[in-house]
Amino acid sequence: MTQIEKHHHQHGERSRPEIRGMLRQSGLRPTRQRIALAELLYSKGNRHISAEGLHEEALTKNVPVSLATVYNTLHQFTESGLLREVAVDGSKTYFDTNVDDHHHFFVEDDNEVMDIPHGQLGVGRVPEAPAGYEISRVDVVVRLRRIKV
Amino acid sequence: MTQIEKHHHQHGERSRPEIRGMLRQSGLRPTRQRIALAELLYSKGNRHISAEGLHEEALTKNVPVSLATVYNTLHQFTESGLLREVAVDGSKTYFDTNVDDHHHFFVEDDNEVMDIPHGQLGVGRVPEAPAGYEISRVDVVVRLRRIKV
DNA sequence: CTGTGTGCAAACTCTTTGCATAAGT
DNA sequence: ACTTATGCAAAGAGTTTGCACACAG
Repeated sequence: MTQIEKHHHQHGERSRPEIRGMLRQSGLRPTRQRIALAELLYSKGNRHISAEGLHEEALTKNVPVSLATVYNTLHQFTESGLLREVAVDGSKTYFDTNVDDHHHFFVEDDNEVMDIPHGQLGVGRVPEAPAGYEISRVDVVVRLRRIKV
Repeated sequence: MTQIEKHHHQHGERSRPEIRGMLRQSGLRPTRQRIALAELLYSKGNRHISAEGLHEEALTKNVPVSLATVYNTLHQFTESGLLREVAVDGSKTYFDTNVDDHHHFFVEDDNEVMDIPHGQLGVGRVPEAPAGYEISRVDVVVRLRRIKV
């Protein structure tokens, strides 16, 4: 059994063996493609990326994966809690490498997602869920517009 | 004057002449289709509807409009401030007949959008916009899950 | 009449799927 | 070997576009 360096700083660089362990712990076979994609995802701090974006990036860096595999992988990672899906505007789905409780800025002009620094936003009072429902999550999106000069 | 009156008995809050005026004020020619769609939209209190939903509803009520026209109309209404686009999850776009400041519940199980009763939610502290940006809107989505029995 | 709106079908974008092949353990 | 993952291309959902015809002013 590989001993996993239990020292992952929340974000930032993760070594290849760390990634293999992360995948194993999530019940995902550490295949070439998954490892490569995980490296792209987790080697740059927090990222908010779409499937197409990640696919392009992979091809650019000579990691030949198919778009279908990118989609599969992103969804598997999401199910395993390694990623979180971010619902902002636009038709694209974004995946966030930061799975902690936090909220987002969304730049309307160029469909970009950014984290809101922790502590800068307080969701005041959360309403009661209607009967028969429970709250699964509260998402806040602060939409931004570029100031025209 | 056109005389193609279908049977419409909407228990509406806005009468047909009101709707015509509303469209005119927004710079939209009150055509048959726009009037009919506006009647569907505004005669039942607040609604959260997708283009496909509205199209189906129109056909059901013998208002023959094409899907393309429904999309055009929804977007024109949105630009004119008559509707508001709601960004929740899912791939569909929802349009909200309530353009006041308010937030939403989103039922994950069946992709349904509901208003959060006014006053039940307080957005605590809103973060500062990053330099060069201004806040255009803050959207809060409280995601709900049906409680399994 | 003049210009805008509409309908239709085809195009487009993003995402999912089916199935044969490749790779992990 | 046995099983799961991948790649490809095709299909699917939602949305948009281009152009001829219809309608409002």
